[in-house]
Amino acid sequence: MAEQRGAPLQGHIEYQSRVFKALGHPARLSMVHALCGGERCVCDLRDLVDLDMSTVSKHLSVLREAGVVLAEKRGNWNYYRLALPCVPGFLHCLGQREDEQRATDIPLSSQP
Amino acid sequence: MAEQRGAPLQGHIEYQSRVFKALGHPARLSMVHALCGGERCVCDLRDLVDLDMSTVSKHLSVLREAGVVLAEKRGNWNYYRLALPCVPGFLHCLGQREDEQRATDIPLSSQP
DNA sequence: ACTGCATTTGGTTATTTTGCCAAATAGCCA
DNA sequence: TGGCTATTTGGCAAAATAACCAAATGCAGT
Repeated sequence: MAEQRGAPLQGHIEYQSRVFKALGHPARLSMVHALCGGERCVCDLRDLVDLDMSTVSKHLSVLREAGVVLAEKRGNWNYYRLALPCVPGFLHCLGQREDEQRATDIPLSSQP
Repeated sequence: MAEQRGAPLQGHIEYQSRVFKALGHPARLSMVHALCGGERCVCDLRDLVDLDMSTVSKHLSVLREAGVVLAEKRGNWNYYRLALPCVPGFLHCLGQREDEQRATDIPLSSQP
C-alpha cells in the first residue's frame, strides 16, 4: 500500500485515517453511537449489532487500537466507553447534515 | 455483509459509516485536509498524494459519493471542494487529541 | 473536424477486511 | 480446585478495497 511522503502531515494522516477507518463500519459505528450515551458492557453492544460474539470482540479491538474507545474490566464483564470527546459532536453535526441533504439535494447518489 | 436490523438508527448508520469509510484512507484524508484550505483542482490533489491519476480519480469518486466533497467542472479542469462543514472542526479536534495521547498515553498501540 | 489535455471508467491482480467456528483465557463462586 | 460465564484469539473462506494499465470521455483551441 502506498504511503504519504510528499504530504506535510505524515503521521497525523496515519493516525487520523485509522480513526476514520475504525468508525467506517456500520457495526462499529452503531456501537460508538451507543457509547455516546455512556459506558456499555460488551454483552449490550453484542445485542445491539447482533453479530457473533467473536466478531463483536474484534470490532471492539479495532476501535480500541484506533483510540476511539477504552476498555475496562470489572469483574467478569468488560465495559467500554468513548475515548474521543470529539466524536459525539461530529456525529450530531453529520446527522443534521444528512437531514439537510435528504431534504434539499439528490438522495446522496444514484443518478442515471 | 450483515446489516443493522435491531438498531434504531438504520439509515443514519448506513450513511454516516459511508462518510467515515470515505475518510478512512490516508490518500483520501490527505486530500480532504487540503480541501479544508479551500477549493483545489484534481491535478493539485494528484500532486499531493502522488498516486496514479486514475487512482486519485477513484478516491475522489468515493469522497463524492459519500457526500464529503463536491466537484465542479470549469473548462478543462475539475475543482473539488468540501461539502461537509463539520469536517474541519473534527479534524482539528482529532489533532489536539492526538497530541495529548502522544504526550500522555501509550503510543496508540504496540505493547508486548 | 482534429488535436491535445484533464479526468473518468473498465478491467485485473494483490492485499485487506469481515464473519463464523473452535479453542484459549480470565474472573467469579461453590 | 473445578465449573461456570464473559470475552478474546487463532484460523479460514468469502467479500470488499486499492493500485496499476489501457481505453474512453469531455472540453478548448486550431
